[in-house]
Amino acid sequence: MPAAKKHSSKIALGALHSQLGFHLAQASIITNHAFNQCVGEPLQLRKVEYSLLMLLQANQALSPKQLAKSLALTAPNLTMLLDRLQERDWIVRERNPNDGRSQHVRLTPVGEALMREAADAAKGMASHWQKNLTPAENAMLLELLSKVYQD
Amino acid sequence: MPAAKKHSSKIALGALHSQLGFHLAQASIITNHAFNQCVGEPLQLRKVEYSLLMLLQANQALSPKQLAKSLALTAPNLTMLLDRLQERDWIVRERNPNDGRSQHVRLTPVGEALMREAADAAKGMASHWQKNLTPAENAMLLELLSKVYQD
DNA sequence: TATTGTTATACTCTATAACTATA
DNA sequence: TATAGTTATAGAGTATAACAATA
Repeated sequence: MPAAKKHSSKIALGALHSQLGFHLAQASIITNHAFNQCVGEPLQLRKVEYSLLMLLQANQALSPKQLAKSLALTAPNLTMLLDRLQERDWIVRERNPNDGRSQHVRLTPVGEALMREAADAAKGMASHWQKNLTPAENAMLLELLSKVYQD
Repeated sequence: MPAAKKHSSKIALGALHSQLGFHLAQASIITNHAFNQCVGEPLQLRKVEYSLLMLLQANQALSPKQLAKSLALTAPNLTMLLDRLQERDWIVRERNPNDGRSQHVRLTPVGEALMREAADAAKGMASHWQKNLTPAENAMLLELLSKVYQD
């Protein structure tokens, strides 16, 4: 039998223990804190702004429609988000020559430089949780998570 | 070599591919949708309200201080949340006889009945993602996630 | 008529500061 | 003086409806 618990502040999780959404929310507390400390605060970037710019970096150009779907944002909120990024000279919106209704959103050279900085800063995030996870466990976790939302 | 990609709407993730926070956010889109459909909408419960009530169910009584820490809420926001739950007769706030500053928050009988309903409704959530995960993978995922935020 | 993107606006969530009471 | 909880309030995030331009 284990030793008597010493005035522990631990509380029971009950049925939450087997619920994926709860564990995702708890783990997100850690990753959000790591993001804000390593990237968000130093570069004055919100998480969703960082993700959006990373997607542009990886895809050259995307339409607001594609971005809204990938990031689960409504169209009006994405418009405001793009406005702010454009004011900071990180993106440009070009008209799609093949379909005047849609746009190509691209990183500017300044935006590309920012993302190189951000990618470097992001390397520090993993230290916030990798003391608890081996590299193999970390890789497994990423793979299992992507299965949750695949399709 | 794979066949030519057919007008796919897939976009590249770039460096996001290796970032835990991004995958957590994407997976949360699925679990949040499942929660709202199975529990949130039918029972008119927000996710944080559900988690709070589940913690009370598993622990008999907790102080607002403990709840705020467990759910990463600020004290004023928790006060408003408890006010709303109290208005619906799901919780009561009792004065701690050993320390007049703190409280014991408990489920009412009505709240306990609600949580039995909620626990039943919550069983439907897993079908939203378990088509992609075997039971063993699901168990592994929960264990790896809890390692991220342990300590 | 359907689609892309924008504007206007309201609602919710979250955070900070100042306050009360108990210790 | 420190802690638990509350009140008041402002900011940020998110959603819906109505609109403009293009197909």
